[in-house]
Amino acid sequence: MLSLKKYLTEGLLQFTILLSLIGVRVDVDTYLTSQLPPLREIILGPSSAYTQTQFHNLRNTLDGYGIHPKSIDLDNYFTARRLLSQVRALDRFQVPTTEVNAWLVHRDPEGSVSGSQPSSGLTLESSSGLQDVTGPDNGVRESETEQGFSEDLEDLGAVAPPVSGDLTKEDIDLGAGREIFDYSHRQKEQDVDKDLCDGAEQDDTWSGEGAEALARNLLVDGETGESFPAQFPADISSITEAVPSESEPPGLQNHLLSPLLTGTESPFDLEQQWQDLMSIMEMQAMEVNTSASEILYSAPPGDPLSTNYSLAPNTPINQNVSLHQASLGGCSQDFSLFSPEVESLPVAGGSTLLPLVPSNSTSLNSTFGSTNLAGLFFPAQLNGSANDTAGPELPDPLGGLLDEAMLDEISLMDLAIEEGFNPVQASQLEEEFDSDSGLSLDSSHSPSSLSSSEGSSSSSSSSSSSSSSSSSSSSASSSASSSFSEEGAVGYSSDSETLDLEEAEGAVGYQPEYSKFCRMSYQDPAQLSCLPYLEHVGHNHTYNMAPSALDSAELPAPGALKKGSKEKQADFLDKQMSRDEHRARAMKIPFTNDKIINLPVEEFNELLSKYQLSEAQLSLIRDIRRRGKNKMAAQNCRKRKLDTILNLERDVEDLQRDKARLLREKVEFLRSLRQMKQKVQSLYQEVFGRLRDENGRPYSPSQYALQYAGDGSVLLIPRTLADQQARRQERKPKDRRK
DNA sequence: TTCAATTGTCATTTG
DNA sequence: TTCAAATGACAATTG
Repeated sequence: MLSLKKYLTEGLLQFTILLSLIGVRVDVDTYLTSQLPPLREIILGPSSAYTQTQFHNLRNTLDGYGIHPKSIDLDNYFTARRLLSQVRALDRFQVPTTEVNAWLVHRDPEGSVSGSQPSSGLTLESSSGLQDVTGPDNGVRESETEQGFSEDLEDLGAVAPPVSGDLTKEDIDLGAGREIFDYSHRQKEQDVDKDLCDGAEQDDTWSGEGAEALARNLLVDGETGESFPAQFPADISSITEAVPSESEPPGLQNHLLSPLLTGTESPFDLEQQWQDLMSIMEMQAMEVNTSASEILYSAPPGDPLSTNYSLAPNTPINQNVSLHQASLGGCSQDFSLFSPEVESLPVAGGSTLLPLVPSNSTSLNSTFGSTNLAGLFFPAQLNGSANDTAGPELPDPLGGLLDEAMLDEISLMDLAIEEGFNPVQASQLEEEFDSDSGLSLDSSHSPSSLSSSEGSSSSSSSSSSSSSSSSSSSSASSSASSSFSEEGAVGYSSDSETLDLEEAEGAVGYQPEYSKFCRMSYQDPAQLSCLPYLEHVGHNHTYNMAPSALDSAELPAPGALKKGSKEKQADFLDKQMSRDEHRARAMKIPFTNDKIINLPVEEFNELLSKYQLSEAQLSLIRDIRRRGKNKMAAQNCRKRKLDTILNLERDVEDLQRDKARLLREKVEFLRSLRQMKQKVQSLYQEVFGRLRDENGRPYSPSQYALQYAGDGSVLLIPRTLADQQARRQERKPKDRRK
C-alpha cells in the first residue's frame, strides 16, 4: 500500500508537471503532427534512433519519482498499469466538469482550498502510466492507451500557451519531460511509424485544413474573453476521474485543481484553443472510450463538444456550480455511439480528444461546463439541448452535432489526405485520358493511327491502283499467300484457301463498284472525322494500311534500283499490317479491311454481291468484319470503363470537398453553439446565485439545481431529483438508438 | 527474360 | 432471326 501510495503521489506530481509542460506548448500544428511517438516509444520500447534518448528521459523522470528503472518490481509495475488504465478510462469518459471544478477552486475561497495534494494523488495514477510506459511488455492495448495519453498531453500542450515559469519548473522536475516533447516534434518530422500512420494522417489533415481552421477558430474565440487554465483543469479532471467513485468529493477536485490552476493560469486564448480542440477532437475520444464511458457514467448524456467548450469560458462563471453529471453521461453516450467507428479511426485525433473529454467529465456533477448546465439546468426538457437527454424542445442538438462532427472529423482527415493526393492524380489522369477523345485515344500515338490516315488517303486513291495491283498480283501472290498461309491457317481451312485463290482471281477486277463504295462512305477523311467510330477505326487499326501495303509488297519492283528500299518499306508495311490484313491479302480479298469492317450492312452485302468470292473468302471477310467491329467495340468498351472510373474519381473528389466544407461549417456552428451554452450557463449561475431560501441564505449548488419546465418556467429542485431525471432522459436516447 | 500494360480476339449477352 | 454493340475472359503483343 505504501509503495502504491507513493507511486500514485509521485505519479500525480509527474503527471501534473507534464500537463503544465504541455500547457506550455503553443503550436497546435506542430503538436498535432508530433503526437504520440515519444510516449509511445517509451512504452513500447526503443523503436527508433530516438528511442534511447526517450528512454533516458523516461528514466530520468522515473528516477525523479524515486523509482529506479532497474528496480521496477512487478507489483508496482502492474499496479501502475492498472491504475493508469483506470485513469485513462475515466478521463475519456468524463469530460467537462473537471475544468469547472478547478475554476471553482480558484474563485471560491472555500472550495479552492483543497488543492494540490489531491491533485498529486491523481497524478500518481498518471505517473503510474508513465511507469507502465517504461515497462517492457506492453500489449497492443497499452500501446493504444499510451498513444491516447501521449496525444492527450500533446493536445494539451498545443492548446496551452507557453508558460515559461511552468515550463522551466517542470523541466527541472521531470528532467526528461521537455526532451520528450522535443522528441515528439522531431519524430513528427522524421518518423512515420506504421502504427502511427493513422495518427500521421490525422496530423496532416489537421495541419492542413482542419488544424488551421481550428487554430483560427481558437484565436477568434477570444471573444469570450474568459480566462481559464483549460489545460490543467481538463487534465486534472481526467486524473480525478481516475478516482474510483463517481461521487467525488468536491473538495478533492478542488484541491487537485487548485494547485494546477495557480501554477498555470493561462491566458484565455488558451482556453479558447483548448475548447476548440476539445470540440473537434472529442468525437474521436468518445469513440475510444465508448464502452468504458458507459460503465463509468450513469449520468445523463452530455455533449462532448458542448462540455468541452463550456469548460474554459465557463469556469469563471461556474465556479459555484457543482453541476450535474448529466452532462457527462451524455458525453459518454455519445462516445459509445461512436465507439465502433473509433477503432478504425486514426488515433491521433481521437487520442487528443480523449484527454479533453475526460477532463470535462471530471467536472462532475459539479457545475461546470455548458454541458453541465445543460444537463443540470435543462435536464427535464431543455436538457436535451445539451445532450441525448434532450427533451422534445431541445432534441440534443449537440449530441447529434457531436456525433456527426466526430464522424466528419474522422472522415475529414481521410479526406484531407485524399484531397491532397487525389486531385493531382485525377487531374493528371484527366489530362492524359480526357485529352484524347475516346476512340481516337490511341490513334494519334500508335503507328496504326499513322497508317490509318495514310490508309484513308491511300484507299481513296488506291481504288484504281489496288485494282491493277490486285490483278497483277493475283498471279504473283502465290508466294505471298504462302508466306501468309500460317496466319490464314489459323481458323481458316488452308484447303479452301488454295481453291479459293483461283476463284478470287476472277473476283478481282470490279473496280468501279469498289471505288464507288470507298468514295461514298469512307474514303473521305472529312466524313471519317464526322463519324466518331469510323474515325476511331481509322486511327486505331491498320486495316487501312492493307491497300498500300499490298501494293508495295505485291507489286513487282518496277525499278531494280530502288528495290532494296522498297523491300524495306514493304517489310515495314507488312509489319504494320494486322493479321486480318495479311489474311485478306493472302486470300486476295478485293477490298480493304477498312471497308469490310466499316461499311454498313447493306453496302457491305452489296459489295460482296458484286464480287464472285469463294466461301473461304467470304468467311474470311465476315471474320474480318466481325473481328474488326469487335475490336472497335472493345476499344470503346475500355474507353467507357476508363471514363467511368475517371468520372467516379472526380465525383469522389467533389464529395470529399463538400464534406470538408460541411465539416468546417459544422465546427463553426459548434463554436457558436458553445458560446450560446456559455451564455446560458452564465445566466444560470446568475439566477441561481440570486436565489435565497426562507432564511435568506443562498442555495447550495451541490444540493439544488435549476430545471427548466416544459412550459418555460424554471424550477428549483433538489439535485438528486435533477440527477434522476437526467439519467432517465439519458436512457431514452440510448433506447432510441438501440 | 520478365513483367505489366495494352491490344486483339472469342464467346456470349443485350437491344 | 439477324445484326450491331457491349462485355467478360483470355491470349497476344508491346515496351
